[in-house]
Amino acid sequence: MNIGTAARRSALPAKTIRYYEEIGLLRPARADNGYRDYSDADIHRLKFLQRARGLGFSVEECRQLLSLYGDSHRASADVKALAATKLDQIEHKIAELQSLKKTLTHLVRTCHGDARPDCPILDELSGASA
Amino acid sequence: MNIGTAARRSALPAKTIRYYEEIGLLRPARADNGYRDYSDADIHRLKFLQRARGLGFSVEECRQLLSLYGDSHRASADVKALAATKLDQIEHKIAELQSLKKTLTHLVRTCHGDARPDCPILDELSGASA
DNA sequence: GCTTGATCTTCCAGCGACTGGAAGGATTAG
DNA sequence: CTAATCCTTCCAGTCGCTGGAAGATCAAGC
Repeated sequence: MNIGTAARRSALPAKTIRYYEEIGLLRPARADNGYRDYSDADIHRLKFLQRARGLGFSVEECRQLLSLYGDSHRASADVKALAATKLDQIEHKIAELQSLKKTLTHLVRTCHGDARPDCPILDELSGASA
Repeated sequence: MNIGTAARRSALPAKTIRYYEEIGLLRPARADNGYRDYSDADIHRLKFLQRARGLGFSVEECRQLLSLYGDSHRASADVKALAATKLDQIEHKIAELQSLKKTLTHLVRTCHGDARPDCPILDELSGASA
């Protein structure tokens, strides 16, 4: 199967698929004409990557997950640990963004937002309150 | 004032300050020895940048904010619009992360996490449920 | 005056995860 | 046979820094 079809089936851009190959995440066969030739197993792997990336795992973490996935003797604890770490990171990021949101919401609310030049947002950024 | 002092006062790494200069966010004077020489106004500008970046504004948005800051005829509505857009983006990002969190939490909870190889997380990623 | 160490300069390279585009070969439809 | 589409490789750019090398300058101590 050519890369265009693989792209459609995995919901990944062809460029990204080539990139994943370049960094060693998969090794598709080659047809006689030099075109990449994807098997169903390759598509499975690409979909796996697509889902894992969508869940916020980095490419390196995806590599680990794929390695665990391919290891029939893996312990589920290893996978759980990876996912739990990622969950932690996501929670931290959420907390950080919520703090930003709070500050920005306050600023937006106190700015009258008309044609006049005085602006509490710029005041805050310029350190007027500090 | 040398860059080291400017770095301490603005809470930005010296490398970052040089980078900001390179992309045209400020133009410090130069002393006879070739060292950058920061004025109090420069420090003010750097602190402004430090705060705005900390609030999640991109460097290009910071450039706009600085331009609005320096324009005494600006309308506060312009600044408010920038901030409101940023707020929207932050809210979207939070929603996205919360959705990720939900999925990952579920996966982590259903994975027994012991030495056995069966793992609902990998099952999900491999598309067992799809 | 000399040495040492901190600080400054420029320049180049790399991070992560792609994405865009150019130049050219292969395939397919009509 | 032609035109359109798809494939190939390679190089460059994105964003916002960050690290390091090589060399100049400065400040402090002896």
